[in-house]
Amino acid sequence: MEGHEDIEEVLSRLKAEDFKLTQQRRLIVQKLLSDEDNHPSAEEIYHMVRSEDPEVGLATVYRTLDLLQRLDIVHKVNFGDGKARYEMRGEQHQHHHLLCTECGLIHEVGEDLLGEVEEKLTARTGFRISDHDVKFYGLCPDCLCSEVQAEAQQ
Amino acid sequence: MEGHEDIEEVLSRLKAEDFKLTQQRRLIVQKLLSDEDNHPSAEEIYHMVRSEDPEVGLATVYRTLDLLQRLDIVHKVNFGDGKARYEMRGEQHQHHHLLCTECGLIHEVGEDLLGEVEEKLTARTGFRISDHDVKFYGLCPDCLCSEVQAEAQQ
DNA sequence: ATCTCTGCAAACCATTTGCAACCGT
DNA sequence: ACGGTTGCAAATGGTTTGCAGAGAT
Repeated sequence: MEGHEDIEEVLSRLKAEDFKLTQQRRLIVQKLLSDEDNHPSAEEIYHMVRSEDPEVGLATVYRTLDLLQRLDIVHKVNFGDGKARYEMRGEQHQHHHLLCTECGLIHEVGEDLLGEVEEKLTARTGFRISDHDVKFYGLCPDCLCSEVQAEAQQ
Repeated sequence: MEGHEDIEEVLSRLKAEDFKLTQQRRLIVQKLLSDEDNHPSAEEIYHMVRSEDPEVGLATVYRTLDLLQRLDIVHKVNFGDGKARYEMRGEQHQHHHLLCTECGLIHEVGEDLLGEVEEKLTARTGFRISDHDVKFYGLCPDCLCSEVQAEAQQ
């Protein structure tokens, strides 16, 4: 979707913080980077990794994701379907998610449009806002189109 | 925090949809209304209800919350602490939550400030947006103050 | 009297944890 | 060789479900 850091950069960050560069961690980062637009869950990452090394355990995937998250390399998102999903943090720190309630499509909006809103909130509440978590729900263009057609047929 | 519908109004909505008005449902709605500012979890509602009728089961609380949610009477929110929380849907349909990352305070902002952002997103993506889920994270005024004092002491 | 609703306990499912073996440094 | 890291299996914790009995209409 946009230019990402490559594997080596991520791995060198791990090394810099004195974490070991295991094959498992390498694989997990690699799969995470290659499947970035899909917002994979831990289980899905586990399967992707397993297709290359069937010895890797699910617990390791969870532990690695947790580590990457603490290092701000990975972002954990919750779309309300009962499992967490993970995405690399790109250079753009914030982006928004649009979820289609019909087909489940997840559309990303690269820009952060909430700066103004946060300023208003700071002025109004005295909070020092440092982060936000935003999801928009609605119909994607395709499903919207199908709905209009269905209405016309009645 | 703001004028809510009273119990009778909610219960008559249930009756209108042909659901039975049981003592358990009465109690759950009542506790939900009386504890509106606290964003109780299912377990917390369960305890509140149990203080009045120790026979009520946790499953009933979950089933009732699910029902109320389907009828748009209750809104389920996820603050990322592993359990869902519930609040009555007031007349104002949307509001935002500000979460203090230090003390856990949850501050509500009654107004919906996202209309403009949604318009931009619609224009940009073609989605027909119908709802959103927004949380802001930061320091509440009190914790911000404590932090400033701590810095001064160094 | 009917049929929904309830309580209980067991099932579920994502995630976490204890522990002995393993492997990157 | 040391100590972080792993795989396994068991534990956890919130939520759901099957079922027989209870209660609202």
